[in-house]
Amino acid sequence: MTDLPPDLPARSDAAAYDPQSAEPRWQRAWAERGCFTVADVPETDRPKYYVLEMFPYPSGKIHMGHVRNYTLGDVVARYKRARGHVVLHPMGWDAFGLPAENAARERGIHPARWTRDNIAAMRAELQRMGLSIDWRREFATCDPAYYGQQQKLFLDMLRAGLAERRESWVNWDPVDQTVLANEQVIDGRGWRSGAPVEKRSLSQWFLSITRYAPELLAALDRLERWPERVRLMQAKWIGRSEGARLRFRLVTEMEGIAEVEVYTTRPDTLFGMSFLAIAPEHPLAAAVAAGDPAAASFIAECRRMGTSEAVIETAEKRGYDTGLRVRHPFQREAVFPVWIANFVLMEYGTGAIFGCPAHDQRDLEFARAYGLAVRPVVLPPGEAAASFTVGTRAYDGPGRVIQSGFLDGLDTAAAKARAIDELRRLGVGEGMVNWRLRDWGVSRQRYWGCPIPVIHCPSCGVVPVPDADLPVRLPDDVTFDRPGNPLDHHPTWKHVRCPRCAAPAERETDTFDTFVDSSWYFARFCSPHAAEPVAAAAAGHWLPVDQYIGGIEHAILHLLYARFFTRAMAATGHLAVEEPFAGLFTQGMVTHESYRSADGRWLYPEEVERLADGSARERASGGAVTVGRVEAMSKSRRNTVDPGAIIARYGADTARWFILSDNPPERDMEWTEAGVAGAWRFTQRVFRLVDAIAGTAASAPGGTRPEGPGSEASGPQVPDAAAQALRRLTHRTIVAVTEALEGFAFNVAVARLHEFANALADAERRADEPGLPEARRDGVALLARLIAPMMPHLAEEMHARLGGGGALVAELPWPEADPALVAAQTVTIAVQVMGRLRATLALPPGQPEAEVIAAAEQEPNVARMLAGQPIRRRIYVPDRVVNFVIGG
RNA sequence: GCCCGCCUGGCGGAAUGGCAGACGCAGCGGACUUAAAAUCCGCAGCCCACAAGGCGUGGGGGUUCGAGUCCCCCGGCGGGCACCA
Repeated sequence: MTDLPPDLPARSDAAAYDPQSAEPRWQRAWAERGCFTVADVPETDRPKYYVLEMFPYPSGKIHMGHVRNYTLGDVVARYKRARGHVVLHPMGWDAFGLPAENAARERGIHPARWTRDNIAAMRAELQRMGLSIDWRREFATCDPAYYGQQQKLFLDMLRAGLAERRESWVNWDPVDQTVLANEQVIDGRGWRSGAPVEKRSLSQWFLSITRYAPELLAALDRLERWPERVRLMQAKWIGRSEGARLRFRLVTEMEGIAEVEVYTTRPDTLFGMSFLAIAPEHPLAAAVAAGDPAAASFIAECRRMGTSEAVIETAEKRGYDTGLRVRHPFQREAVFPVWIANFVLMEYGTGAIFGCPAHDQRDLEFARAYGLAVRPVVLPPGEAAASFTVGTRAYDGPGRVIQSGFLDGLDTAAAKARAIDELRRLGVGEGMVNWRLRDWGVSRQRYWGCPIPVIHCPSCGVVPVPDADLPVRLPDDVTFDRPGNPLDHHPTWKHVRCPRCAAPAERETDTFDTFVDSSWYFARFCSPHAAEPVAAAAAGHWLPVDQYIGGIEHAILHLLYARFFTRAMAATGHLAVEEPFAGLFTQGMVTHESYRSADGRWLYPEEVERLADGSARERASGGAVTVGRVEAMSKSRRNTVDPGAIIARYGADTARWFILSDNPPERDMEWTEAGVAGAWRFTQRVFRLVDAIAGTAASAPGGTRPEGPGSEASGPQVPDAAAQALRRLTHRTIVAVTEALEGFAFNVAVARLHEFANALADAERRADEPGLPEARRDGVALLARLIAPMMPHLAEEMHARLGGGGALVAELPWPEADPALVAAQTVTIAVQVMGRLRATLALPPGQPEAEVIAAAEQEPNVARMLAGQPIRRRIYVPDRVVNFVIGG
């Protein structure tokens, strides 16, 4: 019997609150009253507030991460609304992407159908959560109405010179016939096909994000409501560095190449050079390879190495001596070998470096491997030139320059400047700022994405699709029975006439990276049905987003792309703001214990039963279960909890409450059965507070006042002391919850509301004290309103039962605290001797210092400690602490 | 390797430089019940039989009348980035 899973407590108590009937009822009430709908341009002088959570990919089911994300956003939205803001809180779908194509390939479902079904299912789940969303604004990025406007944006960017087509190296999967992102290449093989990945040069579309690199970096300082670490990650990603660009002249030309350009941040170490190294993809390497099979095979080997982290990490430094020599810019007579090296990146700087082994660790390892010279030219502070040597560790810190001709004696900073001056004087180089950030390649060889709206004409070249022909729609009749891009295989779709010369031409068959779709959706939400990408008046009113909430995993790419897009849209006249997100909050993950059966199968939490002794066993078989680590919920470990099942069992409010109460929202939270159960108990407990009042009011209208003795509490005897104390707590709770919500300290707000509910329940048992029933009734009414951002349905139910007066809580302003009631009536002053607590004093606030100190000295414990000791100092912090410093 | 963050009872956590551990979870005791569930009341950092006291916020040092909080060093855990020239 006791082995049965615990049933819903509600079933055993007829009077209990039933969220399954109440929650949908209030959701309908909000919808009917249009509580959460706002105009594109509201006619009001109330301040605007735009709350946005990162929109979901429609995978088919919401997960706990969504529940957390949207609960956090909804608390903010409901709170801000109550504080008098007109709140924009929309929802949409990041609906393009590979999983839909995979479903098509594996199960024969059309991507559009699969996506639409998933959206319908997830919309229902989100609506069941009771989110205060303006659903009239909903759209999916796979709507032609959305992606058509995106095509318009792209064409404007193309015209503005912000988009261009160029060759670039990509990871090519020869079996799937598609480009792979770096993270899709595992040990040099395609993640799906397992085929060895090749580096190929393809013609791709790029957006010129690098043009905004300085601005994207500088503006980070002004994003004060962004987490510091996100700004830091972006700054590092953008990667500004200062150095010099210089050209090394080849002793003998090679296929018309006479010099090699190098970027360095250490021009001060130029005299420590011992070789020059170029990337395997460098044009000079190709020129060498043309006449040198050994070089060609070395380059091919590097290419096979792939770009995956594991390979790079374990790869030793390897190189190939081309036999070519370059001259040193400062020492005409000195020549150095040119190597092709596997650790030089074509994508960074100029694809070539000068090697200074004494002061760069990689160069040192390379030099040791191939017996190249190691010449120290920077002397660390405190070292003597005669004795300083470099062993296995390069010295890359600052110091004094030695063995460097005209740079001798300068410190490294001065030497950098001096070296750059000299390079410029000689006409072989100059100072240069370099950026790590690369332009954004947006071409994907996929079907389920936004078509890139251009036409390739044999005679006119790249021709934009005319505005009148937008949107370029995806064809529905595609097949997924062979590898490669279905758009490319389609019998007719790509064959069109050139808009310029009417000759037969071909559509671009690549589609956009889905990061493009999510780079401007926040702007589209302001005017989701506009005939242009964004309506100026609406965007002008709502943007920037005041509070954006999402996962840290988007700290770099999505947020940086959106920041870039905002600027590019401003440059093309679509937007007038600089930054899309004024405030950013990054939530932690939802985690859960993981379970394994004796034979090593992963088990879902609902298949496992925890026993009182802390062990666990399988429900079905009774078999032993190993409880594993608490980690991020993932399908592969089966440590997931289905929000739909939780809501069906406990209701949305309980799920919301638990998710908010567990810990601060920026940290990872652990989902536990005991935790939700506790939240469920609280939900019921709060409801019973109302129930008790309804009963009291009916049986004793106006409240009887028996003449019983007042509180036996010490202090001045006030007849209604208990009622007054409850009223003071009520108003202090308003202040505390308000502060907690403002600071995203939702777990603290929950704690304060727990305390308040405890006090109200306590008051229930003392109904005969004067004024207490009234104070309790007022308190419960306020509890409903304070709880509303977190548990909106329960709040409405309570409010209505207390005689809500026709208004919904969702329509009420946030409660105001009465300052007179908030002010403390007594304060507890800590009395310390030598900084250690010896007593406390309960006094009215604001007592004169002398009296407080005198009272403190009277305390027996204090008096004993002070006896026979000279008092050196008496520290007094008003209403807080007294500290006696004693002894000689 | 570099950068960032974190470390407080059995657990999640709270605490403008001023009573450490609020609140919750788990636990223990009691009431109610034939019994259980639910509910309600109470206990609860460690040492000490009680009191008094002592020890306690990863470890060590420092600043201060007073440090979980500020500074320095060390350790552990987590995250991000990475042949970036």
